[in-house]
Amino acid sequence: MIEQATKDVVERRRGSGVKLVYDILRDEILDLKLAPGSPVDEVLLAERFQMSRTPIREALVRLAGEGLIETLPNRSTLVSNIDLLNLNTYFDALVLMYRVTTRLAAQNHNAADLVAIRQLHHQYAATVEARDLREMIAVNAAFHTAIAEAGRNPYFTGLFRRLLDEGRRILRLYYNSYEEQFPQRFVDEHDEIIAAIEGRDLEAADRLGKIHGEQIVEQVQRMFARNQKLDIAL
Amino acid sequence: MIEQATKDVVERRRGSGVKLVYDILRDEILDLKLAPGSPVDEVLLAERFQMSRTPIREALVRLAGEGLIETLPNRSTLVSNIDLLNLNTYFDALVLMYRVTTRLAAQNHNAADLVAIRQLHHQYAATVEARDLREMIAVNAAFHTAIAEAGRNPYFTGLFRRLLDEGRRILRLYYNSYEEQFPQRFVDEHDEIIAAIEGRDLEAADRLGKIHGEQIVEQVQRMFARNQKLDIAL
DNA sequence: AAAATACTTCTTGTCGACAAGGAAAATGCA
DNA sequence: TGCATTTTCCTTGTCGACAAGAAGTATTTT
Repeated sequence: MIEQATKDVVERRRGSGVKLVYDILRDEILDLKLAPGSPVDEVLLAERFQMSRTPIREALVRLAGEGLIETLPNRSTLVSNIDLLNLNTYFDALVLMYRVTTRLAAQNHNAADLVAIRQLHHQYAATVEARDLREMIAVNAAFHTAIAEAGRNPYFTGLFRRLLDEGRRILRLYYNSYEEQFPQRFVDEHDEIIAAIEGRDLEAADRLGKIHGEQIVEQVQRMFARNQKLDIAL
Repeated sequence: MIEQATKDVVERRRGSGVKLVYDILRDEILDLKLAPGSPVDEVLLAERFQMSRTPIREALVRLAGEGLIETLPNRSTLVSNIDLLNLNTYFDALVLMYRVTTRLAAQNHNAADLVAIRQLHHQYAATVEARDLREMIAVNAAFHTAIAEAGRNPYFTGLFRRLLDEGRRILRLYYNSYEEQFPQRFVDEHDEIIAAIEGRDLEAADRLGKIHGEQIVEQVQRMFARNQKLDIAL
């Protein structure tokens, strides 16, 4: 059935619609399936998800609360643009949160946390092996989120999650066409980070988190510089 | 007219209702005019603000997104409780953000920022003088928010604002009946912080931010300890 | 033909009504 | 009386319809 591609679900439990729409749209935005700046039409979404505009709207309000979409009063709502001009403030926040969450994980994790972290680590290695870019980016974010959760500080976890979300969009933006040697190095660094956490070595965890974060920042900056050259060349 | 006390406004511009409700409810929650755990009834609010439940609901969704209210599916929505058991994670986040935002303000502020900061500083001193507790707490939060804004990192500013909001509730909780010598010391510390920012002394700003944060944490912990004794004594 | 004005269209914002889920109250049964 | 079951009630969740604001298009006026 081809219709299945555009319509989702038929019968739902009361109250589940908002979460469904929120989750799907969030993923589509973060995977750049919905391009930054593209319009988000409530009526279209209502048709697609087979529900009225009310729950759609509620999902959109939540997405707007996280800055993933922007609402122009009385006119339209758009997928938020990626702010490339202020990347440095993004990087500042990202690196600090890498440090803090990894350090706290070393301090506060329990056995179950380590199991979850390792599981995602293996999953990440597998996606690298398979060269599945979209999954790689998503699983990497999940891996670091799991570390943050193990740190047991919901304030940091919340900010970090938002930063990793934004990172998914930025990475996809640059990794759209070509590939890098990026992956394997990061698998190794993940290994070291896990070891530091398990050994409850706060300073090492902090240091490795910082290095890992800066590694990613450099990578993105390199890609950014090269892309700018390409733009000029055209 | 006595009715005016419970009803607000009569004519509004389309789209302004949500912001109105959001702002008012947010303030009422942060000032503990709405007690933690107390119910938030959509129908009552609709009557009070003279509008339908739809815009009320949207405001509530936004408040829920910031963790100020909690929604029990199909049942009721409540003002979020203050999590006193996990105060240490709150303090960790608060102190770090005091440091980071003050440091960044020293680095990135401009002349206009300093004017705004000084203005709030004077306002704070005035509320201390007047012993107006509610204003004191609110203006203090605004003062530090202004410093964070001068730091020009929206990620940190966003988290810090949420932490200061939560701080408003915690402070009000303890300062409900009796007073402290708390104020004057903080006015002086604010002075020092402003000087460090103006002098673009990053290390000093960082250090003073840390001290200031820890100062407040200590104060709250002292009050907390004493209150516990009181509870036991009763 | 250019500018101002009116009209159309498109999308969001708001409304009133109804349905569903859950909790408490009322009822039936042993 | 004690317990299970039904009923009522209260609040939220969803719907379809309509109104308002803004942008673009057509029309009039000079």
